[in-house]
This record gives sequence, C-alpha cells and structure tokens, in this order.
Amino acid sequence: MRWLRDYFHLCTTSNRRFMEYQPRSIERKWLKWWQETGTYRVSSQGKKPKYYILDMFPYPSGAGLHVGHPLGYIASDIVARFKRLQGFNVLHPMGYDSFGLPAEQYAIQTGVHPAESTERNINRYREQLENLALSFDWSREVRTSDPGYYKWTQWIFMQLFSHYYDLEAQKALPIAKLVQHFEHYGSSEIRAVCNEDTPSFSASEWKAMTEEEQQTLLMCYRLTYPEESYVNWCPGLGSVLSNDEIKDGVSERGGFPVERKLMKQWTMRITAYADRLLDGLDHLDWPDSIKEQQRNWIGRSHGTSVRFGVEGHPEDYIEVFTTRVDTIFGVTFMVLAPEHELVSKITTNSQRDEVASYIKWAGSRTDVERMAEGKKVSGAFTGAHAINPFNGALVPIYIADYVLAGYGTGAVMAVPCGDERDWNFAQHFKLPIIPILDTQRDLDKSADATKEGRYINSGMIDGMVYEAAVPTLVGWLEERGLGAGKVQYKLRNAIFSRQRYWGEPVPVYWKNGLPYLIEECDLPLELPAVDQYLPTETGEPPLGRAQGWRYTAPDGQQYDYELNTMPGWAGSSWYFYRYMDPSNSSEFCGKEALDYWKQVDFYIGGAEHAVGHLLYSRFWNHFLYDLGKVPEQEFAKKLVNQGMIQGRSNFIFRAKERFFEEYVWLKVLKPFFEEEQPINMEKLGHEEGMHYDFAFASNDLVIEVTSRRQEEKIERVLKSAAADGKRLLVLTNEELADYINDPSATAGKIRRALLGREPYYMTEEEPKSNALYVSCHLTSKYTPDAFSRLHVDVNIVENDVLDLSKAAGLPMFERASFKLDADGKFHCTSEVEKMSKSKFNVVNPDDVIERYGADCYRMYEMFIGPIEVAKPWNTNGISGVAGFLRKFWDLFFNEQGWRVVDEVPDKEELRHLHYAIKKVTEDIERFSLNTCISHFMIMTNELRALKCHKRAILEPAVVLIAPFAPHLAEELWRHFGHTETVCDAVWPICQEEYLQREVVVLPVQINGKHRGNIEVAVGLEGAELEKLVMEQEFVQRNLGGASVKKFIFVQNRIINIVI
RNA sequence: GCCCGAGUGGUGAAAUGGUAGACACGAGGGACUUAAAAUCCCUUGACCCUAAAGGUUGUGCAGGUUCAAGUCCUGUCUCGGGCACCA
Repeated sequence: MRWLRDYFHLCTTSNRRFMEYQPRSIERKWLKWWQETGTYRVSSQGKKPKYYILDMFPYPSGAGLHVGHPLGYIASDIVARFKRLQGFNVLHPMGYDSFGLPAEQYAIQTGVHPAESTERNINRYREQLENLALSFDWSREVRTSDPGYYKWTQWIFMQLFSHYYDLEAQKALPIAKLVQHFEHYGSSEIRAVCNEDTPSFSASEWKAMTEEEQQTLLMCYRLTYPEESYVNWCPGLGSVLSNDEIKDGVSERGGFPVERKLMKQWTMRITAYADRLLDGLDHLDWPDSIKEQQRNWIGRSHGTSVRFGVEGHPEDYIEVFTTRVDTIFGVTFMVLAPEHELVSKITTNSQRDEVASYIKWAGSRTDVERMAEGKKVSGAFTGAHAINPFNGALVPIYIADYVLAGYGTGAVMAVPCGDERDWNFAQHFKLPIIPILDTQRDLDKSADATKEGRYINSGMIDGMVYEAAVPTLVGWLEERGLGAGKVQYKLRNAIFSRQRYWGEPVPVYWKNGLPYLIEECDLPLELPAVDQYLPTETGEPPLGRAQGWRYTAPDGQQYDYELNTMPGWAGSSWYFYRYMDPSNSSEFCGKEALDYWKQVDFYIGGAEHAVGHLLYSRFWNHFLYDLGKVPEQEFAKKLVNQGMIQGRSNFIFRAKERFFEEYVWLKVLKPFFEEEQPINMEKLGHEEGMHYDFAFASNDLVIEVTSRRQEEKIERVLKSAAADGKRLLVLTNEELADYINDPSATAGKIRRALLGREPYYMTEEEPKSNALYVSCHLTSKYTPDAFSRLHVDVNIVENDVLDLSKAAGLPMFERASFKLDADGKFHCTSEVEKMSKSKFNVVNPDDVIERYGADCYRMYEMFIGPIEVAKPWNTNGISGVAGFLRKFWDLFFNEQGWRVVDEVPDKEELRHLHYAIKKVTEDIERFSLNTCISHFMIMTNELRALKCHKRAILEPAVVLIAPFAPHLAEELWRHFGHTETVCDAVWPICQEEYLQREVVVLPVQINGKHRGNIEVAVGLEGAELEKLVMEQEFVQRNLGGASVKKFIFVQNRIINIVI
C-alpha cells in the first residue's frame, strides 16, 4: 500500500510544473517558515564573535519603496548572511526615522495625526522589506517617534545640558564640577569651551550672584544652551533650518526661500568637539569623499590673531584673524562686517549717513540675492583709521558684506597685493596696493598670493623667506600681547530647535526666563495633543496650542514647557545603540549589550548624509564616550555609500499635425506623382492670405490636412476655397492614422478627388483612431517638430519595445494607432533620469518580484554594477539572471525530479567549485557583489557543460549562493535532507590543492605585444622553459632572426621576450 | 574659483602593473516548431586580409616611467558630486 501511495505521489508531483523552478511558490513557503520559526532572531549572548552590520534607517515616506531603495539593504543582507555562515553572531537590524516634515505637512493638510499616517507608511515599508527576504531581526525594530525611544533622545539632551567641555581634560565634564570650581576660584584657571563674550569673575563675585545670574552665566558653558542668534528662517516651512538643510539658498525640502532672522534657539556646542571630529577621521575606514566633506565642513585653519589699534579710540582695538600674518606690512585698509560691534562707535559724523544706509542695504539682502550678484564690490568708509601694530601705519577702516560676521572676529586686515577680494575692493575704492614680496608680478592686473621669494617693504622681515617670517612676527606679537597663533574653524554650533510639532519635545521648562531640565523620572516628555499642526496666532510653535500642557516642578509650581521640538537629526544620532538593547526601559542601552556589540562594524547608506547625520552622530558619540556610556570613540568602523539607482525613462512620439502633412507629401503625393503622369504641383498654395497644405497648379483641387476636431478651421478653409474657385479635399489626421500602414488608400482618395467634380471631399466614416504614435526609428524621416515626445510608463516597455497589448489597456492609448517598424515592433527611445512618478520611470520592486521572484531581484540588483556607483535601473537585463537561476536549479532537478547523485567528483568539477568558493569569498569581503554573481554564472555554466549533478559539488554550491538567493538555497538545502535552516550551514572553505592544474596556458609576448600562447607544465621554468618557448613556430616567425636581449617570465602569468 | 570622484564595445560592466572587454543585456545568424513563445547553438570593439591563417588598431586627449600601463607619474579636456566671499 505504502509503495502504491509513494508511486502515486511521484506521478502527481513529478510532472513538469512541479519540477520547474517556480520562484514564487518556493519563496512564499520559506518566507513564512522563517517568520514562524524566528530564523533571524539575534541574541546578545554567546561565545560567537559579533558582527554588527547596519543600514541607514529610512524615513517612511508615503510613496513606499522603489527599486532604488533596497540596493543597500540587499547588499548588507548578503554580507550579514555571509558572516553568519562564517560563524559570526550577526546583528542586522532595521527601523524607522519616523519623525519628519512630510508627515507633519500631511497632517496640516488633512488633520490626520502624524503618528497615524506614519504607522500606515511603516506597515507598507515592512511589507515590502519582508518580501525581499532581508534577514532583519524585526523584534529589534526601533522608531524615533516612539516615546519609549525618544525618552532616551531627551535623556541625552539632558546630559548635554548638564555638561561642559573641559579643555584641560579634553572631554565633557559635569557642570557641577564647573560650579565647584567657580565657588573656589572664580573663572580663573578654568580652561573650558564657552561663548566668545563670557565674562571673567572671581569666586566672591560668583557667590554674590543671584541664582538667575549664575544660571545665565552657566549657559555660556553648557553643551546645549538657548541662544539669541541669527538663524535661517524659512517662512514657507514655518521653521528654522540648519545650514545643511539649505541648498542654493532655498530649503532643501520644498525649495522655499530662506531669510536671516534673530531668534532664540537651542544650540549644540558641536564646536567643542571640532578637533576630535576632525582628527578622528584619520582612523576611520570611510570613503575619502565623505571624510573630505567633513574636513571642509569643520574647516580648521591655522593662523594668527592680531590686534589693530583704532586712532582716537585708545581703549578699543580691532582683532583680526589671518592665515597670512607675513603679509601684514601689505595692509592698506581694514574691513569690518556690517554687523561688527565697533562700527557704530568708530564711524565719524561725516560718514554716519553713508554707513547707516550701507548697513540697511546689506541687511535687506537675502542670501539668494547675494549669491546672484557674485563678487560685485560694495562697501562704505567709516571715516576711522586703524593702527598697524608693526609700523604704526594708519589705514582706513571700511565696512563691507564680503566680510562675514559669523566667521573669525568679523574683521579682516586687507592685503590687496595678495588677496583677490581685497585687491578688487582696493581697485573699486582706489586704495593703495603695496607689494611685499620680490616675486610678486602684475599687481596692476590681479593679486598674487605667492609665498615664494623674499619680503620687501616689510620692516623687520625684509629679506626673509616665508618660513622665517611667520615665527618672527608671531613671536613679536606674543611678547607684546598684541596677538597669538590661533586655530579657527568654519564649523558653527548647531541650531537644535525646530518650530514644528512632529519631533521630540525638548525636556525643559522655563522659570523666570531661564530654562531648567525636567526631572529624569518625568521622562519621556510626550508630545501633547493639539487641535491643529500650525503655529499659534501669536507665532509660537504648534506645541503652544496644547491645552493645559504645563510642568509641575519639584517646587510645586507650574511652569511653561519649551515649545520648540528637536530637529530631525536628534533621533538618528544614536539609534545604532538602541538596536543592541531595544526594549530597555532603564537605560538607552544596557552595559552588557554595549560591551558585546561595541560599535557598528559596517555601515551602509547614502552619501547625502555626509555632513549631516554622519557628523552629528559622531559628535554625540564622542560625547557619550566622554561620559563612559559607550565603549568606542567612533560609532561606525567602516562606511560604504551605495550609489543611487536612477530611472531609465522611455519616450514615445505622438504625431502632430505637421507629421500628417509631411506624411501625405512623402508617402502619398511624391510617389503617386512619380508613378503617374507628372503633374505640375505647388506644395503650398497661397491665395487671399490662406495657406492650403497642397494645391495643384494644373488642377483646381486643394488639399487640407487637419484634425477633424478642428471644425472651425475646416469651415474657414472651405469658405476660402469656394472664394478662390478651388475644390477642397480634407484629409483628417484621424483617417490618415487609421490607414497609416496603407498609403495607397490615401492615394486612392486623392486620385478620385483629382479626377472628380465634387467641390468638397471629406470622409464621412467615423475614424477608429484619435491619436497616432510613431515608432522611433521612423521619426528621423520627419522634422523634429512633427512629434511630441512623451514619457511612457516603463512598465509596459520591454527592451525599448512597447508592449502593445498592455498599452491598449491604458486610457492614454484608448483608440490610438501605432505606426510600427519594419520588424513589426514599436520602438521607444530612452534616457537616464531621476526616478520619479512624473517621469513614469518608477519601477516597483513588488512587481519585479511577482514576475521574477525575490531571489532573482536581489541578484539582479547586485549584478547591475558596483554598489558605490550610481547606475540606471533597466529591467531588460534581468532575464540573464533569471536564466542563470533556472540553469542552477536544473543542476538539481530534471523532469524526473531530484537528480543529485552521490558520485565522487572529479578534479575538474572540484576545481570549478573551489575556484568559485575562492572568488565569491574574496569578492564579498571586498564588497564586490556584482562579480560574485558572474562567478556563480561561470560555475553553473561549467558544471552544466560537465553534466555534473554530484552532491559533493552541489551541496557546498548551495551554501555559497545562500546569501544571495536565500529562498532557492533553503529549498535545495532541504532536499539534501537537512532539517535546519541553510542560514546556519557552514561556509565552504577553498582548498588550494583543487585549484592546481598540471598544465597552464601562458601568453607569450614579444616586446610587449601578444603573439601567441603556449601550454606548459606547471612549475616549468628557467632554461628548460626558455628553450621550449623559443622552439615555438610563432615565436621564431615573429622574432625574425633578432637576438633575444631579455627573457621575462612571471610565474603562472606571462612570458615576455625583449629583442 | 577651490576640493573630491569618474571617463573602457550599441548597453550594464570586468580586469593584485602581466592575453583589455570576463559575466550579462542587446543585435545578427542558425536549430527546434504548421507558426509564435520558450529553449538550445554560433557570431558580435573597430579596421584590413584569408582557403585556412594572420595582421593593424583600440580603455577621453598629449606626454612620461616600465620588459610590460585601463591600472603608476605629469599636463590637459569633458562629465558628475561637494564647498564657496571662510580672511
């Protein structure tokens, strides 16, 4: 009975349908199994070495994923699975950066709470991501908008508030320590990072201060503090933006204009970490471009600060920063920023009006205007003069907006002979230009910034070279307290407030105009409900709308909360730690988990975060490291940027009226008259201001080509023709389109009209077409403006050929007719563009997966090219990968079913397997995943040619392919009888001895030119080899009797004979 | 303007200083088929030439180093990205 049942089973299941590679049924099965058995659960315990591979988490946008998004996820998943097979305990998590503007904008428009729309988007993302078989441990998912998560974002903010940066210790220390110091020593002998204008005070002065005065002073030291400053205010978004959120003077998101506005904002004292953030880059395995961008952003420059006296104001001085103190004898004027504090004080009465109007003008200009004007010179003379400390020379003081208030001291010493901007300014205001180096040339034409040569007109450094001059000058300044060597940064402290709803509330309340932290036990400070997501009538942020949202402080009093929320980068600056211990409610991450996972080993994400997320995360990480809360200075050891996947748009050409006119001429009239008796014909008739498309000189017929929808035009032509005494033939675009592949039908109509007597011909037949599309190869015969070029949905195009049956279903092509190519196909043109809905080039991964399977999709994304490079998505090539997967499958199955046998493999089979093991292992390690796929293809083609179906070869091959095509591998793995998942198999190891061959084919070059190949035994070398090579016919022939100068032999590589 | 990065067939691309174009797509030809699809086989950088063979040339351009250069060096052009009155 059993036998009978098995036989029956075999009969029903061994039909073709079952033995063919059916990706979707396999994939659904294993996806479910993996979910149900928790295959991707990760535990933080165990003796295995750890490996933490992380993708930058996405903002869950409403549009869902397109084929470009998963590129990095697939790549990281392959590495994660590979490392797991190699015996690592791999952490490969995913979550959502779920606070953000789009959800809030949507809320403003629809009233839907951002939490609700965000939840919906996340669910969609989750579904799409799961389809890709990414081995994420979903039990560790984090969301930055989850109160259980942002509790710890707020906690980190509180730590920053209660710490200052100590320059002695080179780390953050508790503010209490600073207070202690003040109580004993005042501000003397403290070396801490603080605001520029922080006053000095003694211990007794400190003690005499009120609570408010003390707190105000401490704000100058805290690592996050509220500050009145000029910010980038974006009225369009109703919020402040940071510098990296602005591109080309408008907001990166939305493209709204941005203006300067003085506002009180929370600020992060990132500049305290400038040096460490810069120096830390040297030890990171990150792309050079990212490191370089961060270096530029931090912008450290070494120079000198110099004090210039002001004539008539002995108590004041102007401090400048310069990187070229050696040029100080070339100073012929000074320039202050219009906002400089001394401007009003030193301006003379006669110049007061001019200066005031310049300041007003400069302040009114937006960044966009400034940028548009470029380097146009503007400025105003203050009437005052500065005193050069070295030679006492008096130089005029100007203000100009090319000097930035925010950088350095907001003042520059102008050296027109060496600085282009100063030179331009000097030319414009007719100021003197003094040469200071004997090598400077053509100073009447432009500045010369050289450091070469010896100084002239330069007092104490006359005759010296650059290297000697700088220390001389700096020494002289330092001795007299007039200046010192100084390091200057471009990096600004980061504005941390946003006037938005959908962000983390700042855990602060205000008392007597001063901010205080709420109690830690009151965390998280949750977002309150509001009636609308807009600013209040009084201009306060949306949180100002929350009814009765006040803090009850320990003193029992109620106070107002801070109404700003945190910026988008707050939650993303530490999320990598939360994955290690996602549900910990007493710490942001437990110590045990931190000690085990330590830091991210491999981080993958887009290059657009180069100076935003990646710099802020490093900043917070350095801070947490100072507090002893995290084990490593840097959060991510290695970083790779995946390139964008661009869209590949397809275009079709729709015929315009011009086309039909040209068509009638080219395809109908011209051949018609060539065949028949030649008739004198004017292409265009012209009578009484009326153009006919075609008018015959020897006949009273005129032809008009137009759309039948243009009834008015037809009417007009008809009238005109009647007045001219012409008979009229109207050919409509629509009927021409109907008969587009049969010009003789139209020719017949013309012939009948020519011979006929009727005054007016127009078809009565209802046309089938309302538009005509022309295959792109045919368009070259017509003028370009005979067509409109339109985007066509790439999903109905394959290999640039329009699928007419799919097109017929679209409203766009209802009643359209198509002029096909000679091959009977309709061809489109293509172009690479950004992937976007409006360009109809968005390819949804779900569709690709449904058709080819997730394994095929994963492999194809990797196969297109290197991860780091931007490249266009083109579904065409996927058939190559699909074919490969089927061939691979066919090594295991034929029509009869499972065909794997237990025979002993031969040398050649082993060599192909082990070569693939070697190449794939190496290539995954150097993150070259596209070439891995090639190696799989080569191996499969070879094994197929060898008709190899041996278990000893195919079983390791399944493990090898498992990171790339996990479903397929799981299915095949189980057929071998395994009950455990292929994810926990053992990665095969390449055994070099199988790679050895007995003979090797060596290319032979003569003078570097390839002349032929020679097959020699491995290991043959020296005189014996040389003799064998020289005996070759092709060698002798190409030598032409010349004597050999040198015989070069590179083992297993090449032979080169030099003559 | 400054700083990065990249230029290789019709296309995506490959190549520790060692036969340039692996692996694919597309295209062309053939087999199977009543036909189509699917599948399989052959050809495929350009040019010259042949019966077979063979040869010339070729990695943006111009030089250089080397027995040997897509790869290293110098200069130059083009494209992409970043920064931009940063003193």
